[in-house]
Amino acid sequence: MNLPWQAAQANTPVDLESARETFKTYLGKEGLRVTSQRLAIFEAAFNQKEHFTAEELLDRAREIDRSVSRATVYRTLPILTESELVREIDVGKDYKFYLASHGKQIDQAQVVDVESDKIYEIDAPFLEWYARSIAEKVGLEPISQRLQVQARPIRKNNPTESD
Amino acid sequence: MNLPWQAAQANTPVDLESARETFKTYLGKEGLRVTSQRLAIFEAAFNQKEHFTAEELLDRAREIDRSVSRATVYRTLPILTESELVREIDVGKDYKFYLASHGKQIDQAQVVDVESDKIYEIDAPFLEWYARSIAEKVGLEPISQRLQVQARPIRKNNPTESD
DNA sequence: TTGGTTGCAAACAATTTGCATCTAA
DNA sequence: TTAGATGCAAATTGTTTGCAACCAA
Repeated sequence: MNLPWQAAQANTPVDLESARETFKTYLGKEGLRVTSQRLAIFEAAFNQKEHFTAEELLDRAREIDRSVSRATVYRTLPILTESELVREIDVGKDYKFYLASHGKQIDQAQVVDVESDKIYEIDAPFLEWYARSIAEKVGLEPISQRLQVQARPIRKNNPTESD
Repeated sequence: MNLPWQAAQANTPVDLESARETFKTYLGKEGLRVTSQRLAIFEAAFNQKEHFTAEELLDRAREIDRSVSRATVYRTLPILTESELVREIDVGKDYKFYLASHGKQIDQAQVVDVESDKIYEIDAPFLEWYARSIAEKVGLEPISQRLQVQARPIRKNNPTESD
């Protein structure tokens, strides 16, 4: 009976168990070792719903395995992004954000609320197509694209300056 | 017919003379002083057609005024961007690029050729509108938006991996 | 005269790296 | 057994900042 409940999303591995297996398989395929630190970091990343920083990941990973060091977090992050289990997101601040990629999305934009600093991952229809049409103007073909919008809550009265 | 001499472009100040005046006026309006260093930095930026980094700007500014320091370049850059005489462009590298803004453009995307590292400023029709339509999905209104495309030369044969 | 500016060097902050020590396979 | 992985601390890198000397207004 324990059916649908959290399986609502149609995408990729949703439960930790199978996701961890995916990660282990990836490590093996790349000739990398399965260490307790890598697993802790993976798990910490996977359990995070929102965007997170390397520092936050370090804290969370340490709650799982006290021996995890900052260096290992920074060395593991590229592995996670290359395995596509985690996406790296650069919104122009001086540190990067990461996001567990529960299912892959390309036509997606980041909307950053400058008042709360919250980052929204929003569906951007035809973004890939749009980017291609632009790159073609200079004889290039897209490898990746990103659309980022700095925004603020809509104000009925004074839509411009105010603070 | 010999109309507006060099006013071929429909946009903003094209010649150094008037652009410098614009800058001086801006400084005055903001209660900032007109110093030789600021003028040198402005001129170095204005004469650069391509994107440039802070370090490159320092070199060029020093060719005009030997006394210009790195600190002053970094302190002047925000003034130039706030005056909208220069645009700041962050393509995700660990340093920023700048570009003299000969006329303001909003519907423009950056296409980065990953093989040459060259940055192209390309017309992106309806970009602002597109960004707005996305931000509205979360009840936000755009302050600014940027679309960046990492791209490579189109290869007839092997459009994917190769090196 | 005087408060904004500057150059210099030290400070920062996120990320990377050298190295001796571990440990997965 | 042993090449890959780790923790620690030092190093890097682009940018910022404190401060005494300077200088535009």
